[in-house]
Amino acid sequence: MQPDYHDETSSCLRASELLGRIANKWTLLIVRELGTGPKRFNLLRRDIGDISQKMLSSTLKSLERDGIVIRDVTPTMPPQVEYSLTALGRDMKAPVEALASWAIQNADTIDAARKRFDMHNHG
Amino acid sequence: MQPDYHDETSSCLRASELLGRIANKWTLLIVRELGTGPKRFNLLRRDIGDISQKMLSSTLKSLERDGIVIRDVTPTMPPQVEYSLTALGRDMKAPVEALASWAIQNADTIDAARKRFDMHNHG
DNA sequence: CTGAATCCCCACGGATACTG
DNA sequence: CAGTATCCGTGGGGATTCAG
Repeated sequence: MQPDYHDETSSCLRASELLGRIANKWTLLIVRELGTGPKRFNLLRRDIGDISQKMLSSTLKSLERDGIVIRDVTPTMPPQVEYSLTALGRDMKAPVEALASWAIQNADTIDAARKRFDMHNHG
Repeated sequence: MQPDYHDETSSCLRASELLGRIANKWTLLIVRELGTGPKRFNLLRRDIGDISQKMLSSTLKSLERDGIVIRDVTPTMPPQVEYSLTALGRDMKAPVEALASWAIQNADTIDAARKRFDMHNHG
């Protein structure tokens, strides 16, 4: 049924396509937050920090579509919606965390490199 | 010397900021390509596949600024420019590869999840 | 509380053409 | 070969408002 994604050429193309959707700031931050357990919308929003509600809801919808996140609605008043990782999402957690912690650990180094580069180019 | 990025609050903010620059399609694909060894501009372009020369050169410049990539010019005619990873870049290779191979390995699963999701919503 | 809808701006990113 | 410059459209993403 599906086109065969398993020859090397098209798998590379698909890798590039998938990375386009997966490898973005909000996706990684959300997966990272949900990696510590289920969270509700506004808590997620607060914990991520500087994400707008639009981006949070649209990114969550994409992640739900991709089978990475589960949306669990408790129809109370007011309604409660809890987001959590699927098995696929939990599987994604490790690589995401690896990249995130690399970024954190090397923040200073990168910052210094930037300053050096800008000094050369500016001054 | 440097401001202390090590308290939790600001390290999270910096993580988000850095991920915004690092976690994008082109950065990951380039680091991945260069992970196999130095490459010249057009070879890099061909191997990545669908990247425009504008995006390739601008992303390479950002990576050079961040101290992740080194640009090595051999002033011949025609000129040869070789790009390679710095120590920092090589250090980044593992997490990048982890995320990329996760994406490739789960391409089919994600695709199936999408189709299911779209069927529910469409039909 | 959890969003969807709307408006709007601008940066990402493609196409093309031109330099050294 | 290895870019830079320019034009230009699309969509990312913020602010605000409305709904369930």
